Amino acid sequence: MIQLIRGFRDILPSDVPLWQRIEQTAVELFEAYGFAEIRIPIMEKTELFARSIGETTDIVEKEMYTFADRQGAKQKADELLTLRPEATASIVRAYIQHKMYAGDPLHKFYMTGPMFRRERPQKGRYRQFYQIDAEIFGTGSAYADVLLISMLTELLRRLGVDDTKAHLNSLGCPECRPAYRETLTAYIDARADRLCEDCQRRKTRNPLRVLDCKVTACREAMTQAPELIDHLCDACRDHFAIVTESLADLSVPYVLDKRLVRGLDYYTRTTFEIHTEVLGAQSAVAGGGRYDGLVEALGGPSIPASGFAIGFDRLAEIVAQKQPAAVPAPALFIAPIGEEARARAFPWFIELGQAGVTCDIEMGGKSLKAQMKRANRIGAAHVLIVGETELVQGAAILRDMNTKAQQAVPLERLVATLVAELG
RNA sequence: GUGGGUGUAGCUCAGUUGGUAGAGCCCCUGGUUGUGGCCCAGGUGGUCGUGGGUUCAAGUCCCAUCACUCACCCCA
Repeated sequence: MIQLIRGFRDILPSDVPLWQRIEQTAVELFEAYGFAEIRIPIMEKTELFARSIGETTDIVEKEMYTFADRQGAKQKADELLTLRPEATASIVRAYIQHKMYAGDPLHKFYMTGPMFRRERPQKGRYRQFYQIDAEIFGTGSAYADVLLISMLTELLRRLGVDDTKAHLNSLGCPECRPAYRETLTAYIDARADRLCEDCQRRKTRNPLRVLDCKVTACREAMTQAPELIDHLCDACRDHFAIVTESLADLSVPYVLDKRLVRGLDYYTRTTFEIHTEVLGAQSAVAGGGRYDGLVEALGGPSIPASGFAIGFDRLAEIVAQKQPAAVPAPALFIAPIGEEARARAFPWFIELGQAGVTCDIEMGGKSLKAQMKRANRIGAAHVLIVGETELVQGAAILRDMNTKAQQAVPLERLVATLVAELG
């Protein structure tokens, strides 16, 4: 028996109503704020991800599904393709490629779909996982960041999730980060011998990540480390102040998390993650931030942008714990008895469906008792019983499964009657 | 990539010192010559993850492998 790929999964019909509800809730909310859906390809040239996410990040170094477009042929760099590990790079690429910055550069996008990262599977972590993404291009305003965080909070609230926490930090900008980086590197070098193996590597390539290390020895060594947030330039400090003040005005709960450093290199200034208790180690249900340099870095004009990604799988798990999704039940089950009745009833079933009545019918030749059992099991509100007697008398029996009340429905205009009654 | 735990019926799980498989739920049939949920009776369903090994005999012991799972790591 062929099994599905490790870290991949089927989302079965019993889970789909939940996924649909989450997606509909998100779409409704995002569109209210002027976000428009964009659909991007599932693969891009590897170079796009390498350049945007960062050559030295874990995602690019060891987690991407990359392959040669043509086997055996002489390989050029641009023939290496990668299954998208995140959405932002593609959206930026599309924004630049279609010159969407011309005219009004302000655009708000959202998208949803699968992403691929080859990590060891775990609770809330899959190799094919789904994200809901939102991005704002064309404004450097701190209020754009606030809008994103507020949307996330509201989305969670609408889905009945209220015990999450927004973690907030600022990563500075090209004006202030280099100086801080030097300060930090000096601090780290002074106690490098106490750091773990990974941090030994990180300290030169990406020293900010040392702050984020979970190893106890590293945490202890870094307790007195200089904080980026204390070394911001004036512009970054003002930006961050507006973010925090505005969130407070809106009563959006947040905590400052000075150690919040994200794993993608393109972030600047505001970064945030939404955390939850119920997912074990994979506590981040959403994350994002500002990436003012990315559009330009990928060959576009200098245009600021900000965005977030929600872990759909994780969100679905949280929401499912709060309120299990209701299984949709049909309004009507048609129970014909005998060949002739079935032949007569089948067109009713087709027409009722066309008229929008959710219904089902027994297509085999089961006993009425078996049919009633099935109607009950699938939660049908009504059952239409039709056998020889009913055909002779010219009226079928409509049974209300809750009250057990039965009424005769004349075969003439039967479909119209049922549509009026149940539709 | 590293470590721990777990793999027996569709699902949740028993299986005692090795003696060639069981329960509950689900499903099907009947108890009601054409009426569901409760109850009663009967029934379908498993090469015990896979491959080797030890043994007269392996679900049970040994090795390997795969999968799931949790954690590290990373992130959504």
